[in-house]
Amino acid sequence: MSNSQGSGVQSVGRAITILELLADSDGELGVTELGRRLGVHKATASRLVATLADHGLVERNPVTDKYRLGFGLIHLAGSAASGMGLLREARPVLEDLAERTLETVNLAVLDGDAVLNVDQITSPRTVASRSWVGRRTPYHCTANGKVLLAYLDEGARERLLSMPLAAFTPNAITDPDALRTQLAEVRARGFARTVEELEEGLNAVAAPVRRADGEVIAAVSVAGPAFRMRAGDLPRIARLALDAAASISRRMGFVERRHSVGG
Amino acid sequence: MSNSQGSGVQSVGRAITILELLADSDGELGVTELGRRLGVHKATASRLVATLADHGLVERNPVTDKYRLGFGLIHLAGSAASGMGLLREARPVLEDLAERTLETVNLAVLDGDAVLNVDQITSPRTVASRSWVGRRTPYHCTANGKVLLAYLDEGARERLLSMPLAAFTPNAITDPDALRTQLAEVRARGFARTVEELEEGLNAVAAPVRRADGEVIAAVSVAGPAFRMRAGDLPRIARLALDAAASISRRMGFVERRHSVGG
DNA sequence: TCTGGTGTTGCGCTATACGCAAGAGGGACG
DNA sequence: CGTCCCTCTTGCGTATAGCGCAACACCAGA
Repeated sequence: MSNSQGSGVQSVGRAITILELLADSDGELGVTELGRRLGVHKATASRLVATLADHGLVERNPVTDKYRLGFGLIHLAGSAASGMGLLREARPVLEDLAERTLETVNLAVLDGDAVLNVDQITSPRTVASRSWVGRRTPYHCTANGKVLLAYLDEGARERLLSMPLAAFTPNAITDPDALRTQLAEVRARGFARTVEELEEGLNAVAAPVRRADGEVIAAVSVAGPAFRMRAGDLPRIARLALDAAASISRRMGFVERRHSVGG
Repeated sequence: MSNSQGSGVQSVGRAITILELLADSDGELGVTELGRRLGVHKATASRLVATLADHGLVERNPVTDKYRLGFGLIHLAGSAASGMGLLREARPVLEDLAERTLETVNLAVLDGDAVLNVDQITSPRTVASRSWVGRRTPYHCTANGKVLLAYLDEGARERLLSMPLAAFTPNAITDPDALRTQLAEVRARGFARTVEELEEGLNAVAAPVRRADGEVIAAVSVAGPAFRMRAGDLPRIARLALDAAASISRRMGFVERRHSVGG
């Protein structure tokens, strides 16, 4: 399999690469800069962004004449979310979970090599919360990531485990074997936990969401400050996350077998 | 219909049209159908969606082999939101407003001929709430729409007013002159209200958000059921919305004058 | 098996989008 | 006020890249 665009239309690939470049470098980029990073002439970049701007996917800053992502993407993403069964079914359950736990709730899927947060409910108790929706987080130091990794098929899991594991905090797990052990525990217990592995003072638990055929397609996490979510509290909160995840799974058409997770 | 894509790359325009088609027809579309609607051969459509799928902007349903919008769009939209100063600055203020009012709060901008909701905070008191983010709503029967319309420049406003005004409820305003009167009141009062104009039993108030140069770029609304938001309650709630909108405006660099509305 | 749908590929042709270079603004600076 | 250097845009000729065609592979139903 070819690494990049195997079959397809090159100019479309370049246009999407422009969108990704604008997304990654949180800011504005000029035509010249875009052409340089794409490896194409400035003129080509200019025509590409003109097309993107015509459709509202990018907007130009009138004062700097540089380009940034536009509102059209928000429209498309909104349609994507409402068209996606998962988000539509999950939303009310996530809100209920946030109200029960009074903590921030996230829904995530595995997208490529990272965990993609696709929806979030912030608890009223949270003071200042940035939205994590649309952000990618590493899979090995988030509760959602551990869940998604734990239920991934062997080949894909080992491929991800073979990549270097970055340490964001002293508690982060950087040894693949230690992570394998944890993932086995996740499968045995049915939920995952992180204790100050992504950010210091931040704990979380997560539970798997299954599709009709039983495959795990998403994870629901509850995250909060360590002083409110002590080690002793995690099982109780995990119970609520498991219930919520099971509820979403049921809405997605999954029927629980007899030997269910916490029965 | 030939869209006016003056300068640009045709295949990119076609690819984006595919995304819009998938967004509008909330569901899944096959390659043949896409080719038919685009006016191109099935093979061309196949190659276009293959490229889009390579980058995660669309996904294929494994069972039906049809295409739908993918998670990649959510990632891009998330970056767009965080890269956009407006959303980043507004988020904490909206959360505070939701907590004070205990109702659902929306942030909207004018995008083309409709009102585009770009962020939403649902109150814990709301039972089952769908997310309106990314959805377009008509400008004449939403509080946000009235605010955005009221502060629009004359030419653009009259252009929008010349279009037919649909009635979703008996209370909806369908007469352009009646709407002009209301818009003048909005400018005089500083906030807009809707009383069961979009949905029966749904009331809302909205206030304008200004950019550094004073231009209105967005609107903040508080919406709730009519039995909790009676006519007598609206001024009090509007006061909170005005404070929130002013707070966002200040974060956007706007400095309040004495009472200078016009510029 | 046959038929009527899908979606995916080789292949030749021509339209299409590329790179080049010139043109048009816009600041910074002497 | 002119010069320089930066930016982005736009004609133009070329050949590359993407299009339509048609053949192929696949699936469902009769």
